[in-house]
Amino acid sequence: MPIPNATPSSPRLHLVADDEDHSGCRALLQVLDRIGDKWTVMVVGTLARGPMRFNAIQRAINGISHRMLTLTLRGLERDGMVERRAFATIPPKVEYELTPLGRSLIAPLDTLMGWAQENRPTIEQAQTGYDGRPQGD
Amino acid sequence: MPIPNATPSSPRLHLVADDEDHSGCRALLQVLDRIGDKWTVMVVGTLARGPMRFNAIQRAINGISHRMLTLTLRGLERDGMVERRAFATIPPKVEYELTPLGRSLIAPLDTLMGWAQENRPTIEQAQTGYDGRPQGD
DNA sequence: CCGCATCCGATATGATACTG
DNA sequence: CAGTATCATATCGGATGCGG
Repeated sequence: MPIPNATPSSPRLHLVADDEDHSGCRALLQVLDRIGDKWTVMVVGTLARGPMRFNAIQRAINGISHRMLTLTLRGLERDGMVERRAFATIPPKVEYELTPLGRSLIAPLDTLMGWAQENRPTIEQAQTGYDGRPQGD
Repeated sequence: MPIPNATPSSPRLHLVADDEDHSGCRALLQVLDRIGDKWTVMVVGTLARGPMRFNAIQRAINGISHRMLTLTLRGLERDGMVERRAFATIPPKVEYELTPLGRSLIAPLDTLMGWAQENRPTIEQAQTGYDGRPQGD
């Protein structure tokens, strides 16, 4: 076991380490399966400001359908990232809120977003070069 | 300012910050569109060990089809994350290697993987609880 | 207001075979 | 060995309508 201290924030490169099987990679894929869809990140980002009602979330995201918001929230709720509180009033009122687990996801997501913002120009430049490149080159 | 905790290692929580439009969120979604598919992360993780030939990658990943590996590598190449070097020998030999841009993605990906590994038990526990919960509870 | 079911098109993935 | 094309299928996401 070549890992002396199990500090959570230790900067080991799990993705590259070959001391273990691809268990870390599989864990990453599990998470990407969750947040890699079209709306989950947007919903998490919206709920990061605080509890919000269903229609408020839908208005905030603008483009998400009624159905997909329901499904996305269900998935997040199932994973323990979002808590749902329904009030049996007329009309009904349902509030959604990020759990501590859900909030803890924001930091790593933000790290990825920092990378995305920094490298977007480079990526788009590479894409343009690739698309404009003739076959024989 | 309803945001209590700002992680020391990240100057700003872009995902939550409301001073700008959702431009950061969009950048994040762009990246997730790329790496959020079924194989990209696995390919990046495999190439992280060094340059590798097409069939070597396919054998390393085990489960990926010929076609999907081709498409995944094409996408990564287009984004400037992978460089492709073809040798016109018989039989042909093609090597793929992570570019500096591709390697720079490993760190944020690793951050996310750390989160995934730490919280996988919590998530699975939440899923079990959710699935076993009767409607009336 | 919120949730669910149904239908339907778009897209992602996989199997297979052919080419250089 | 590496790449491409074609076909089949599964899943995703959107529109819509009904129910509580």
